[in-house]
Parts: sequence; C-alpha cells; structure tokens
Amino acid sequence: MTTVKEVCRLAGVSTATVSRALKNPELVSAKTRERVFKAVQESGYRPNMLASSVKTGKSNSLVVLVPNLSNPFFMRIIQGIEQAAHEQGYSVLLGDTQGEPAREHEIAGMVLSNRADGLIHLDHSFPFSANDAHLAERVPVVSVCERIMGDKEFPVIELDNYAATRSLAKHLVNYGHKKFGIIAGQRDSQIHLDRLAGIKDVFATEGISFNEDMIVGGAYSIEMGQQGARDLMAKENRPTAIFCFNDDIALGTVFELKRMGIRVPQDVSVVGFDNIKVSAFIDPPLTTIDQPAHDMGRKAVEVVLQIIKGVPLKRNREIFPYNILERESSGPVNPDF
Amino acid sequence: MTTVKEVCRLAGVSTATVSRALKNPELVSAKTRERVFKAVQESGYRPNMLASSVKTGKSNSLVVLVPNLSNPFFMRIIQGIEQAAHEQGYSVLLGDTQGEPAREHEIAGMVLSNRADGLIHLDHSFPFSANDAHLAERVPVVSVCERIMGDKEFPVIELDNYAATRSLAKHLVNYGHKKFGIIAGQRDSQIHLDRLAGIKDVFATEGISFNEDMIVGGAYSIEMGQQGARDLMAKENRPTAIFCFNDDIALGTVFELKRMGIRVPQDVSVVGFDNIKVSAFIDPPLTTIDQPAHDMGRKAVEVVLQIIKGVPLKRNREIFPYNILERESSGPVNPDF
DNA sequence: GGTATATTTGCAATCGATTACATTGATAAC
DNA sequence: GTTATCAATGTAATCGATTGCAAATATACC
Repeated sequence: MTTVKEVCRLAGVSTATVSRALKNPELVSAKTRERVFKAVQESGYRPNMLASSVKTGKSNSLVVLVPNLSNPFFMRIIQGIEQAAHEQGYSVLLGDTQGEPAREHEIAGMVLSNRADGLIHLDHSFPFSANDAHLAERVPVVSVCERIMGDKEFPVIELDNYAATRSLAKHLVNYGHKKFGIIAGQRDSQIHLDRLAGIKDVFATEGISFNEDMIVGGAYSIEMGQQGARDLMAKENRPTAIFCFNDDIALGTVFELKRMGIRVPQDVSVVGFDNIKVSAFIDPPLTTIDQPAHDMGRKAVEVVLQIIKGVPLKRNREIFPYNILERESSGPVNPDF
Repeated sequence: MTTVKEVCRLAGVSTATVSRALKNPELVSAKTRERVFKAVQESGYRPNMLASSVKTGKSNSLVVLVPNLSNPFFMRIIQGIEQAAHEQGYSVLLGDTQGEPAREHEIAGMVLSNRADGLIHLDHSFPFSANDAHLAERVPVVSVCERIMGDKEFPVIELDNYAATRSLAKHLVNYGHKKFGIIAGQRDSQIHLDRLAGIKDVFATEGISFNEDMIVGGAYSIEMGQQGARDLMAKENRPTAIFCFNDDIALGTVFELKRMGIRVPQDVSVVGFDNIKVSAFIDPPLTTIDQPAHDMGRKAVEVVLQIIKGVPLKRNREIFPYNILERESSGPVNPDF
C-alpha cells in the first residue's frame, strides 16, 4: 500500500505539503502542487480514508437502519439517501434490522464507535440499547416516514399521513361506500395512529359507523394482505371498500379477493399507500397515496448533515406533501354486493 | 468522546491492558479484566473502530456495487449479503451506480482508500477506472449474477443461465409454441448471451426457426416490458410466447398485453426470470426461473472474505441451481391467435 | 539595502487505537 | 537459596494521515 511517504519521496516534499496539496491546494504554491500531483499519479497513491478519519474525527459515512430491505418502498427512500449522501461526499452503511432490537442496537452502535457520523432510521423504534441510551444523546439521528418513539424528540421527515388517509377516505365515501375494512401494518407506530385518525375523522363527519373489529392485519406484507382480505370477507358485515396501509398489503388483498371471485373494484374497492412501482402495473392498477420517497430520503440526508455540522434546524418535522393517485382499484359501491 | 485513556484512569491500568482485556481477554488476569469491564461500563466507552482499523489495516466493511437499487431482485441479493456480512462482523457500504461508470469508479475507489476491504459487484462492468486498473489487481472482488468483463477473471457467483433458459424454452415448446419473441435486458452482458444461447439451443434441436429481429428490448425495466410487448405484437409474424429476461420486464409485458386485449396465457404465454416477490401475486402469476438470490448473496460474502483472508478458492465460479416455477402465465399455444 | 509582511514549507505533535518488547512478580525446579 | 520459566502488565513505537507552530523564503514598502 503506497502511503503519503512514498509521495513525499517522489516529490521531494514533506508529508505536510502533500496533505495540504491534496486537501487545501491553495496553501501550496502552484509549482510544488504540480510536483505533488505528478508524484501521486506515478505512485498511484490513494489517501487512507480511515487514517484521515481518526485525525479529523469524521468518518464521512451515514448508517441507514431499515426494518426490511425487501420492501420496495424503502428502497426508493434509500436510493434518495444514497444519492444525496454521495453528492455530499458521504457513504452509506446499510443495516437491515429485520425488526430485531438486538440487531438494531448493534448497527446503531456504529455511530457510537465512530464508524458513522449519523443515523437515518426508517423505523419507529428507539434504535439504541438501554446501555447506550445516554450516549445516544448527542448522536445525530433523523427518522424518515416513521416517528421514533421515546422521550427525546428526534427530527423526522414524514408525510402528512393524517391528511392523506382523509383524502383516501373522502375518495371512497364519494363513491358511496359505507362499509369499510382496514388492513393495517405495524399497529404500534405513530403513522398507524395518524392514518387511522385521518380515516376516522372522515367517518365522523360523514356519519359513518365504524367498528374496531374491522381493523385486521399487523404487518406490511403481501401475505398480510391476503390474510386480511380473507379475514375481512369472513366478517358478517363484510366491507365494500378496504384501506390497506401499504401497497404490499394492497397487492395481496387484490390478489386474494380476485382469487375468491370478488371483483376489484366492481364488488370491492381497494386502496393502498406508498405508490410502489408495480402498483401501477397490476390488474387493476392501484389507487394509492404517492409518497415522494426519493425526495424524503434526500431530505433526511440534508437534515442529518445539518445536525452533524451543528447547523440549527429550522424545524424538527419536515412534512412532505402527498399525492392521491386515483387509479382503477377503487370505484362506485356495488349495492348488490 | 470517551477514549481508552478514560478507561485506563478508572481501572488504574495501561492502555495496553485495556486493549487486551477487550480483544484478547485470555491475556489478562481475571481480576484486572473485571476491573476493566467495569470501567468500560461506567465510562460508556466504545472503542473507536476507525483508529483500530488504521492500525490493523482492516476496515471490516465490504462495498456492494448495485446498478439499480430499485430492482427488487438486487434487494434480495443485498439482503443476503448484508446478513452474512453482519454475521462475520463486517458492515456493508452501499453504492448505487445508476450504471454510470464515473460513479462506479468512485465507489469502487473506496476499497483503494481503505474504506472497505472488498467489493461485491452486481453488474458486469469492470468497476475500476483506467487509472486504478493496476491498483485493482490486488483488490478482493467478486461478482454476483453477472460476470465482470475484462482481462482478469474475477470470481463469480452465478446461476446456470444457459440451463435455466433451456428449461424455460422446453417448457414452452412442450406447450406447442413455435413462434417466439424475446425481450432482453442489457444486451452486452454475459448473462444475456448465456440466456440467449440456452433458448437457441432448444430451438436448434427442436427445429424451430428463429429470427434475430424477434429480440427486442435493452433494459431491465417494467417500461421496457411494455415497449417490448408493443414492438413484438406489431411484427407481422407475432409470437405466441415471449421470453422476458427478468421479471420486471415480464410484469410490463403482461400488463401491456392485457391492455391490448391479448389474453395471457390463452393467447400469448409470457415467462420471466428471477422470481421477484410480486411475480407470484400478479394476474396471472408468472412462470419464471427462481434464482436463490439470498443464498447467492451469502455466498458472495463467503467468497470475498476468503479472498480477503487469503484462503485459496476451491473454484472461481460458483454456480447455483435454478428452479423453474411453472405458474399460470404460460400455457398451451392458441392456434387461432 | 533594510525592515515588515505574506507566502511556502517543514518539523513534530496528535488522533485513538494496537502490539512488539521490556519489565515485574510469582511459581517451579534444583 | 538461586535460577529458570511463565503469566501479567507497562512502556513506547506504530498505523497513516492532519495540523499548530516555527522556520525559511519571497514580496512589498520605505
């Protein structure tokens, strides 16, 4: 491995000059600068990032905690994160937590051991172990699309979930639906509550009665959608419209309903949330809420870098606008169903 | 930031002892070991990974180069990579190259600047810039699902693409199909050639004539599938069966065919490749080749760590078995179409 | 030409760990 | 009691950079 010494030898200058020529070229005369560059070329020198990080105390990496890498929605966020991070000279360390707290703590620990300068969390759990809780005080953390639970209020990049489900609910109510089912994802998260609140709010103003037992599910997966569809259709007062709390669930729901011989949307309307890529290409294309995932990922980087650099945040919550996509999985209520 | 010194102070020992107590506990007496552990607890000490990396010359990270993060198939591979890496105490640096060589070089450069110990490549391009080509000689690199082009033969983890498309082709031929179309992904890669060869091989033995102009496409995307479907159906000798070189393409193809009023599989059979999650939940569920993506990702880590540790590889190519999933998007030829 | 000032450069300390080597103290062997 | 052996610990060098400070050189001004 060629080090700075080799470059020194070739260029006939000191380590200080080489370092300066590369990091603060304006501090070095044009002539020596050229000599150094040439020596770098010749020797194929690459500065050891780690060594420089030790001295500067900055690793120039960010950790991203993902509950589940196979969720395509997260990938869109991560893509945004990766892009923005890269533009700022940061690299992205990936941590798939699988929802296991132990893994989460371990990965979050990377920030505590200087491996990363900040943490972007795509889940709602408090990512540090009890042991590290007090250490975590000063760690730059931001959460995207979920709100981290705990005493401390972490900055958050989120969608206006409440308003989004309100507009979905209105959309369905306008189609004449009165009997609803909900297939939820993780039920203990803030976004679950927000989305639920949005729906219930519309029900309240529209005078629609809704019973809690029409809420089924508990995970953001296609299989949960299938299960949920079966559960809801087995109820004695089966719904004519189903809110799925993400598109994966909706995919499973649509698939299962069709398999049961129930037509979407002629018999039952289904709406999703997130707008993952395939949602537009299934049969029928899914009515859903488009989250600007990519931009939210970018914003997360912007915010966490601000914290890292000590720039005061203008606000602790960045709320992104949603966009309701009325596609073909939702339609007028079928009174005969 | 608490450093080793603080622990020394609390435990009343030298830095050497602290370091040993943590990394080689057997070198330290039980009594002092306990004292050190207690001091670590009290101070909340976390060893600075970077500092230790400088000294040991090992960063304990791997870089993964992905051509496109939004392809769900890659995510399955990455999930396997992340898991296996984590088990081995390695972390994963993510690099979304967007197919741009410049980004690729930049990200691959991480290994050259000691930020990572090895590189896992999910694409077929030579990841280093011309400048770095000679430096890259000694960099541990392995490619997954693609074969890296270039003089040097890098180890590769791949599927038996040739055999896989052979079995798909036989499957369709058995259904009586004689007129085929192909919607390809990137055409300049080795897997493209392998897959094509498998198909043509069956055509040859079965005496099926096939014209190169029935190959369309050029990117692994849903949109390419739509475009390809339109292109193929516009041909004067339109096919009754379509090979799509990945499932995303197949999704787009099925969607577009249905939109054109062509029934799948009654009029046209469609087969995919990869077996991404949603393929089983679209209408009709997709006949495709299941790649053990997760295991391939795990294997990639195993191999790259072997290279890093200097363990000689048993073989340079690890070929994984495929599994043909005959679902409902393929069926008997329709003579009236 | 001489002094003040600005620009370049080098020396050596430093970041926070790891580790070769030296030292200390205890135990065993004779 | 003396010496050899081994375990436990400490001292200090080291990894490969960065950077404060000082020295050397160049430039400006009178």
